[in-house]
Amino acid sequence: MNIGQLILFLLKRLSNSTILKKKKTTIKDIADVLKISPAAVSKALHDDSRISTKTKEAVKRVALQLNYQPNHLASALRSGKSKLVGVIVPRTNSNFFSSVIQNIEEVLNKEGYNIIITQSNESYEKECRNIDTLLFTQVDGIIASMANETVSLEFYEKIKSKGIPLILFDRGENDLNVDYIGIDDYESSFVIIEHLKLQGFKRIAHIGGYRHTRIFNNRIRGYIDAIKKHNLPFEDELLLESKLTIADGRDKMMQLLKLKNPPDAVYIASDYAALGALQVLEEKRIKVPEEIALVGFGNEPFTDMVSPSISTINQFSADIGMHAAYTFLKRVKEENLKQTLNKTILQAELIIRDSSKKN
Amino acid sequence: MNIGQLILFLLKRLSNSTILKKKKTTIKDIADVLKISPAAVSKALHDDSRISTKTKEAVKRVALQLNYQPNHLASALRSGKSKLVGVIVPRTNSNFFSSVIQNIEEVLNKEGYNIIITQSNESYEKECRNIDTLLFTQVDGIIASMANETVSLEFYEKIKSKGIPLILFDRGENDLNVDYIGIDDYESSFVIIEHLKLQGFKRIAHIGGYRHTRIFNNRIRGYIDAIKKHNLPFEDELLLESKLTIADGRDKMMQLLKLKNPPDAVYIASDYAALGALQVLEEKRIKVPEEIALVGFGNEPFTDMVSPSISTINQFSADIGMHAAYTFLKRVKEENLKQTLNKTILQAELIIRDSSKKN
DNA sequence: TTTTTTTGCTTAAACGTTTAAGCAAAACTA
DNA sequence: TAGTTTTGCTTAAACGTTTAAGCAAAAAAA
Repeated sequence: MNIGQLILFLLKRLSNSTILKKKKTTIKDIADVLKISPAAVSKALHDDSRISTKTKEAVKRVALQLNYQPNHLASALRSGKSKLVGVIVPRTNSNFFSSVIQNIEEVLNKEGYNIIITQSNESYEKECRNIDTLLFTQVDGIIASMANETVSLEFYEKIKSKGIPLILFDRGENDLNVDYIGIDDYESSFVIIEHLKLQGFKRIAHIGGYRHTRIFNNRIRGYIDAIKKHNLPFEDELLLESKLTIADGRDKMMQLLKLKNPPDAVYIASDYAALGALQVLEEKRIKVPEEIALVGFGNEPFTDMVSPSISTINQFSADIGMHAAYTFLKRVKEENLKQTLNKTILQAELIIRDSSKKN
Repeated sequence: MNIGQLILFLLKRLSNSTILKKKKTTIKDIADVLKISPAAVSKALHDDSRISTKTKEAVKRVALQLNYQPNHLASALRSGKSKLVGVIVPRTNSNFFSSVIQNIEEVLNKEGYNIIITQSNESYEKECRNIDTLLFTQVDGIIASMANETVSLEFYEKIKSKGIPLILFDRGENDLNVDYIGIDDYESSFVIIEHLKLQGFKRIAHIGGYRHTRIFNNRIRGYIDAIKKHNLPFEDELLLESKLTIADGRDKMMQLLKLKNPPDAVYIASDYAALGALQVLEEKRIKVPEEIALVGFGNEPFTDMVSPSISTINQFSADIGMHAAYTFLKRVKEENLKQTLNKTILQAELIIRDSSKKN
C-alpha cells in the first residue's frame, strides 16, 4: 500500500465515521426498537392481515417517531414495479399538452404513481432518446404523443416488446395497435367547414399538417369530404401541408395570397400557424374576417388574446389527459386479462370568435 | 390447504412457467455465457481498469447480442444514487419555465441524469406534495422555482435536512441559504423606468407581484428607487400588488384608469398581467402607447404576437436553466468540499417594442 | 380430550447491481 | 534469482425491501 492509497483509505474511514453519517431510518431500525423482525414491520406497514393490531400500531408509531421514509428503489426492485409512468410530449409550452399532463398527473398521483415528463421538441431523434431514458428508469408505462417528425415506429415497438403498457394520445398511429385517446378530427373539419359556409364564405382553403400523422390526415380528409359534400370549390392549390409552426403559417398564407383566385376563408390545422397567418394578413392590411376569415385548431389561450380573436376547436385537453391515465390504470389492473384495444374518440367543440364571424 | 389455496398455487406455478416468463437479460446471463463472474461483467461494462481489453470486448458483444439493459433500480439501490433530478416549477405552459426545463434537461442528460418535472400550479399545498413525491423517488437533487403562494419554507428545509442538493432559480428565497440563479430584477426595473422616461413618459405606475417573493420585491424596490432617482412622481396609488395573472392585469389596469390622475405609462411585472392590461386599454379604445405605454416582464412569445407588441424584459431562460444544472453538478461532484453558496445573478435585457415606443 | 385451524410471528431468500477484499498468475525489479 | 508489483479475475456481502415457507402458540372444532 503506497501513500496515496493510505490517504484514500483514511478518507474513506472518515466519511464512514458516525460523525458524518446521516443514517436514514430503515425498516430494520424500527424492527430493532420493537424487537421484532423486519418482515413483521414490512407487513405491519402494509396492513397485512396476519399482523396483530397491537403490533401494527406500535410499528406505525415508531415509524413516525423515527421519521421513517420507505426506500422506493428497494421496494421497486423487489416488486418489479417502479410506480413511475413516463409521459412523452412534443413540448410542454403549449396549453394543450401542459393541460393534458396536469390531468394525467392528477389521476395517477391518486393511485400512487408519479410521472416523468419528457419533451421531444418535435424531433424524432430526441423522442427515441426519451424512450430509452424512460425504459432505463424502469417506468411501469408510457403515455405519449408523437413528434411531427416521427415516421418510423421502431422505438415504439421496443416499448411494446418489453410488455410495458403504451398509451398514445392526440398524435397517434393506427399501425401500432395500442390504446389511443383523441378527438374526432374528421368530424371537427366538417363542423368548421359548415360553420364557414353558413357565414357565407365560398372559397375555403386548408393549411394542414403532414398526412403521415393520423390526426392531420383525418383533418384533411374531413376538409375534402366536407367541401365536396357542400359543393364548394375543391382545388389542389387550396390545400397545403406544412409543419404548422408560426413561420409555416406565415409562409403558407403568403402563398395563398399570391393565387390568381385567393380564398375568402382559411381553415388552419393549428392555432400557431393560424397566428402566423393572421400576422401576415394584418401586415398586408387585409381585413379579418371581412376579406378573409380564419379558423384555427386547439384553443390555445392566445387565440382569445389577439385581435381579432381566432375561432378554433376546443380539444378538451383535461378529458384527454384523464382518459389517458384511466386507460393506463385499466391496463395494469387487468394485466392478465386479454383486453381489447381501447380507442377513445372524444367530441370536440367549435369556438366561434371574431376571425370567422361575418356579422 | 383448501381448494381455493390450491387453485391460487396452481395459477402461480403457471404464471412462473417458462411459457409466460419474459425474462429480462441480467448481468448474470452475460456472465453465464462467458463463464466469468457477474462482478467481472459489471466491471467490464464500467470500463474498470482491472479488466482485460479482451474480456471487456467479449462482455460488450454478448451484452449487445442478448439485448442487455441495465436495471437502473438495482444500481441505484446499491450505489445510493438514483441519477434522477427533480424539477419543480409553478407551471410548464409558460415559455420561460419550459425553456429553463429544456436546458436543465440538456445539460443533465449529458451527465447521465434524468429529470422528473412536477408542477405546483402556484399552489403551496401542491408544492409540498411534489417535494414529498420527489424525495420518495429518491432523487439526487432538486431544482425548483417557488410557487407564488409559498411563504413557509418548512418543506424546503426538509430537502436540506436530507442532505440533498437544492438549487433555486427565479423565484428564490434568501432565508433558505441555498444556491440560486436569477436575473438582476432590481437593475431591470431601473432599465425600464429609464427607458420610459427617455420616451417622455412622466407618470409611471407599477403593477407588481407580492413583496414576500424576493424577485417581485426587488422589482418593486428597483421601481421606487428609479422613480425617486429620476425625480418622477412617486405615489402610493401608482404602486399595486397582485398575483399577476391575466385577470389581475385587467383588474389593476381598471383600478389605475379610475384614478383622478391616471398614469401615462405602466410597468407590469409579468407579461401575462401586461396582456390583461392591454386588453382593457383596447376595449376602452385607449391608444397604446400614445395615451398609455406598457412594459411587461418575461418575454413570453405572445408579447410579440399581439398588437401593439409589448415591450418586455428578456430573462435568458436558456442561460438560467444551464446555470441551474451546472450548479447542481458542481454540488454533487464536489460533495465533500465545503462549498460557499453559489449565487448567480445574470444580466437581463430590455426588448423595446411598440407598446412603449412613442416615435 | 384430541385434532384441526387460525393467528402472529420468524427465517431466509430474492430483486440486480456494485464493490471491498482476496488471491493466483504474470510481469516487473533488483 | 528471489522479491515486489501489477494484472485479472473471483468471492461474498451489501443496498432496503418483499414474500414464500415454516413454526409455535392460541383458538376453535370434533
